[in-house]
Amino acid sequence: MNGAEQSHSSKSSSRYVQLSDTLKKEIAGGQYPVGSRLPTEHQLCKKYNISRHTVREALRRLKELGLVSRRQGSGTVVESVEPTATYVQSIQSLEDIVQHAQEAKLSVITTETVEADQWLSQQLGCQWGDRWLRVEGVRRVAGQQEPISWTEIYIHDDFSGVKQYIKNAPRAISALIQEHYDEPITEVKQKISAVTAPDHITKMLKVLPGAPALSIIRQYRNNAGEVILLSLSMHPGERYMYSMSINKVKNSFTIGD
Amino acid sequence: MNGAEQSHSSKSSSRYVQLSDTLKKEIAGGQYPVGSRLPTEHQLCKKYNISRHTVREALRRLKELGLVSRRQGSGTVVESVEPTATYVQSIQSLEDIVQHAQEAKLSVITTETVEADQWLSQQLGCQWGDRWLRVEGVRRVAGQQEPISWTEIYIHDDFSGVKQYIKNAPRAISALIQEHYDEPITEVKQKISAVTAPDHITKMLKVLPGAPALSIIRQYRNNAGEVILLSLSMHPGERYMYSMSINKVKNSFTIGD
DNA sequence: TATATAAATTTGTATGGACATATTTTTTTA
DNA sequence: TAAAAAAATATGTCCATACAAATTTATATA
Repeated sequence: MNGAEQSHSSKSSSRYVQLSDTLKKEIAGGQYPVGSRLPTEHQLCKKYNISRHTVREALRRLKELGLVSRRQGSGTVVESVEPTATYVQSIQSLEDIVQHAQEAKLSVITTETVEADQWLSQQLGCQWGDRWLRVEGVRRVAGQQEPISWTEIYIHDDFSGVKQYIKNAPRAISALIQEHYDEPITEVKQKISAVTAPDHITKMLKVLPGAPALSIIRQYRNNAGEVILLSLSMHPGERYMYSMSINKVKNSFTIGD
Repeated sequence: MNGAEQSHSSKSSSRYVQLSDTLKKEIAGGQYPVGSRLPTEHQLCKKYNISRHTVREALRRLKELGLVSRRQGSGTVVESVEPTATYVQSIQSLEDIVQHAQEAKLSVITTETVEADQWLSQQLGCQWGDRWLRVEGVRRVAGQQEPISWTEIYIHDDFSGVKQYIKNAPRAISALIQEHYDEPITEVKQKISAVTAPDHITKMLKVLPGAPALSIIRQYRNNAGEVILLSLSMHPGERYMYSMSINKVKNSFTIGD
């Protein structure tokens, strides 16, 4: 890390980059296993004969990469062996996942309370017989006759109070829950597949029997990982397209040498 | 920002947090429009009578929030009025987008150079008649007869050298390009829809005519936003499901007051 | 042996100064 | 006038120091 050591490196970067690279390699090499403590700032200062500011800058980089966590008074703990995600799909709000929800109004067909059967309890990750509010309807964009989706929504009993707000709300129901209850949704799992539109739906979607449909199943989970909302949508193939953009994170750091 | 001003705030936080909050509000309020320059570090030091270190800490926060960018010698430019994404889909590598690519080998059927016609030039965002390498094939997972997709790939002429590596490579072609050329892919756009499998594909996918298929069109773009790779896939409905997970970002910063 | 108290440790915040490096602006030169 | 050189400006890196706040460890007390 001093002048002599620095010389054997073709392009010498700043000291804090050198130190963070060194530590990164040592973490990757197993010298500091996940869960263990990194040397203290003071120790690193002494070992490499650099100022505390420089050490802190290096540790900050590791923290931003998600490799370590730091706590005042406690120390620096290794959290991960390799840097976190390189690509991300950025979403401002859940409305962006349910793309059309902003303009598309839900026309409710039925609202009822059901008990989870085998299939449903598996989808919801709940017990047999648990009670859920089931809402069925179709979504239409303003000024258009044909619906863009047939939708089936299962809402956890704790949040069934949103029932009154659902009808014709030009919103995603997940947004309603977050608004009326203090239950942040932290994860959404999505499964997309192509199916033949089931018979009982073809009429509602105004498509011919045998027409292809896009099936989207979404699980909305809270912090504890519990499913609080499940939505099943069928979109007519010719009237709907799901698009998204995924971006590489501008990583100012060199990942792996 | 000094003692007197600080007193009317119920909970006084650190100075750099106060400054970054102040600047955040000023940016949101239009005082510094997107594209304009923030005051220099020196000016902020004088204005609020704080040290440069503290100012830099505040500006670093704004940078991490994506509100500003900073360039040595130039200054601090406002990039955005509000903080960036709240939800993200994290992806370790592009292989995760093309989920199956790791296990699924591509059996190449044809390889040829084509000139972009109207439809293709629109998809690729290029000129009529531009030359692209077209690769057609099916993907199969090891130890399974039926293919999981029919795939059509258009590769920019500049990278047609990957041709030799494509055959039976158990890799995503986008990974090949990044490996053999120094062209980082920074954005992927994906369009997903349900269609009826075209006749000429049903045989290759070994599905019946009229069967539903999942159509996935992916544009791989470089830093300049140019399409360097386009892939069109058809997945048999009953044999393929696209799933993903989107997570809320644990934002360590207070957004908006 | 628990429990409260004090001390030591460790990271967080903040100041002041110095020089490096990239960029922009001004001045000089051809 | 246009290009090159110099000066001024702005952010980046680095040092030394001080005190604050949270946590852990050691000590004293019931």
